[in-house]
This record gives sequence, structure tokens and C-alpha cells, in this order.
Amino acid sequence: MDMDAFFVNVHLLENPDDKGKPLAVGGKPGQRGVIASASYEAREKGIRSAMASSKALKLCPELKLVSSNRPMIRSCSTKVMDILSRYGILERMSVDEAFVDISSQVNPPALVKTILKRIKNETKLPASGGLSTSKLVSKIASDFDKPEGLTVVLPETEIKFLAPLEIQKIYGIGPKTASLLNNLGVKICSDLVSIDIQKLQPIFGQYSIRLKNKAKGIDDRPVDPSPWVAKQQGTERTFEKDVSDPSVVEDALQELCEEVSDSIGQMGRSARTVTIKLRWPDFSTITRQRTVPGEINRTKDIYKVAKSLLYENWKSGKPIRLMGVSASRLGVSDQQKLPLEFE
DNA sequence: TCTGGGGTCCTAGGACCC
DNA sequence: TCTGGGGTCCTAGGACCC
Repeated sequence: MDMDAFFVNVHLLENPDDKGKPLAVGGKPGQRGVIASASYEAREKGIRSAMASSKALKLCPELKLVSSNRPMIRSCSTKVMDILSRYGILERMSVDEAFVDISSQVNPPALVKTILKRIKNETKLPASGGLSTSKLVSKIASDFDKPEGLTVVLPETEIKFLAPLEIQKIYGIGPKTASLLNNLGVKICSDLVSIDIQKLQPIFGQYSIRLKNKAKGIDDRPVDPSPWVAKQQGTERTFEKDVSDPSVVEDALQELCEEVSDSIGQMGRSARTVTIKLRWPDFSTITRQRTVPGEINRTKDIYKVAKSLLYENWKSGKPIRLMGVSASRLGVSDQQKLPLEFE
């Protein structure tokens, strides 16, 4: 199940007057930002997610750009996931995507229709579904007929379904891999199925077999309902304008450390490794990390590590475009072992 | 027209240990 | 004129996803 233009449609729940307009959720105009989600009217003008907001406005000056309502998005997502979980084992992939294993049901295609209708009735939000024997194929199928589509790929027809599709549709094949494959004359899934494995080996090695299997729709991963536990928690910020003043940089670093400390603290966790990320105006990016002997989660302790990493890698005066702080090698903190208080 | 912010997983090399 | 082999921990970068 994949929600259609999720951020945009959540916005429309609260702002029905914006319906029918070219609309996008994303970074504010004037500032450095990108489109997170575009309405279908905006997509007609060529606007895509991950596009710079400034470019989107050039393409479509009448575009209405709004920022996302995170709490609302979270609560809509929860409602949808609750509905899905009534029908089978649920694996939540992101706020707007999930797998549900309905293989034990009598009439899966009819059931998916019911599920999508129910999501629409109970949340007023449109969603699309993909039904097949695997996660790999279902995910592609859910995207096949948006919005409010349902694509069913019957058992044994997976290869035929995938054959004409571009290899980038496959989860895990991004721009780099696609370009390497294109160089071998592989553009669509059927090319990948038929290419001699010997030609893939020198470039992809062990990965060649898995790559071919993907194009055939072979994927035996089960739907995994285990709750998601973060391995890392971080935050980063692109400055409105590049900064070079040490006091501004230190204040920003302090703020980032506070946010990281708060969020791992809330989860009752603590970290052994602190990583900073620096992006220069030319967009080149470095990360530097340090692992400390004990577990830390207070702002003060995280900041101490982050600050030393900063000055080992930054000469004050050098402009910085983006700065980030993240905590990893997360363990359970002492506080977590105490009973939590609720209202 | 410059390119967000939240993540995961993988690779490769070095340090260190037995 | 040689200099193992396996394992763990750590660091940095890159590909990829939503």
C-alpha cells in the first residue's frame, strides 16, 4: 500500500480551498529547499519531488508552496497503519508505505479493494495498492496505476509484468547502478533477465545474481512486523546563507546537539559515537566521527565531542553550507531502566 | 535554477589482539 | 630477500530510499 501524494493530500484535508491548484509541500520559497510532495496539477507542470523549490517556482510561478504539518502527517499515518493491521501482518516502510501479508485470505484482490476503500472512507485520503507474491513486485505494482489504483500481478506472471519496466523501478537500483547497467545495454528489466551473467560479473561481482533475480521478481523476504528501532539519530541544517563566523557556527552546533540529545533522551537511549557532517559551498561533504569510552546523551557531552571534531576539521572563516550532528552506537540509557512517567 | 532532512546498508582500510 | 590468518572495532565515504 502506498499513499498518493501523501503530504499534499494531508494538507488538503485542512485546506480544502487549495484543491485543484498546483500545490507542493516543501522548502519555503526564497530559502534553500526542495519539493517533498507535489499535487497532480503541479506534476503536470513538470514539478517533481526532490526538485529545488526555486526551480519549481520558475516552472510554475502560480505554484502554491506550503510547509508540511508534521503532527497531522503522523496522525494520518497512524490511522492508515491501524486500518492495515486489521487485515494481516504489517510491515511499515515509511509514513506512507506499508506491506501487508494477506496470503492466507480467501480472495486477496477483493480484499485489497476493500482495504483501499476503507482507508478512503475513514481518513479521506487516497491510496494505491499492489498485490503480488512478493514485496519486490508489490511495491512496483502499487506505483503502477496511481492515484487510487490497484495493480494485481498474478503468480507466475511476475517476469512478464516487470519485463517492459525501466530497471530504476526496482528497489535498490538507483542512478549509479542504472547508469552502469545502461552502459551494458541494459535499460529495462527484460534486458537484465537476458543478459549473460558473465558480462555483469566484472562490474557487479557477487551482486550480479541478486541483480538478475530482482529483474525476475524473485524475492522471498517475508513481511516483517518487528517494530523499528533506530540505529542512529541525527539532525542537520542547511543554512539560509553559508556561515563562516565561529560564534554563529558554534551556536548552531550547540542547537543541533541539543536536538539530538533531546531525541535520544526521549527514547531513553544513549550513544557511544558522535558524528558531525560538514558541507562546503561547493557541495562537497565530509563526515567525522568519534567513539567515546562511555555512553553519553546529555547535550553538554555530545557538544564537547562535536566541537572538537568541528575544530579538527574546520578553519574558522571557511564558509559552511550545512552542518549536521548525529549519535550512533545507541544503547539503552540508565534512565530507561527507571519507570517512565505518563500524565 | 542549484541541489532538504531523515535514515539504512555496504565496502574498504587501519589498528589491534591472539 | 621474510614477514600468517582470523576476528573485532573503528572510521570515511558512497549508494540508495522516502
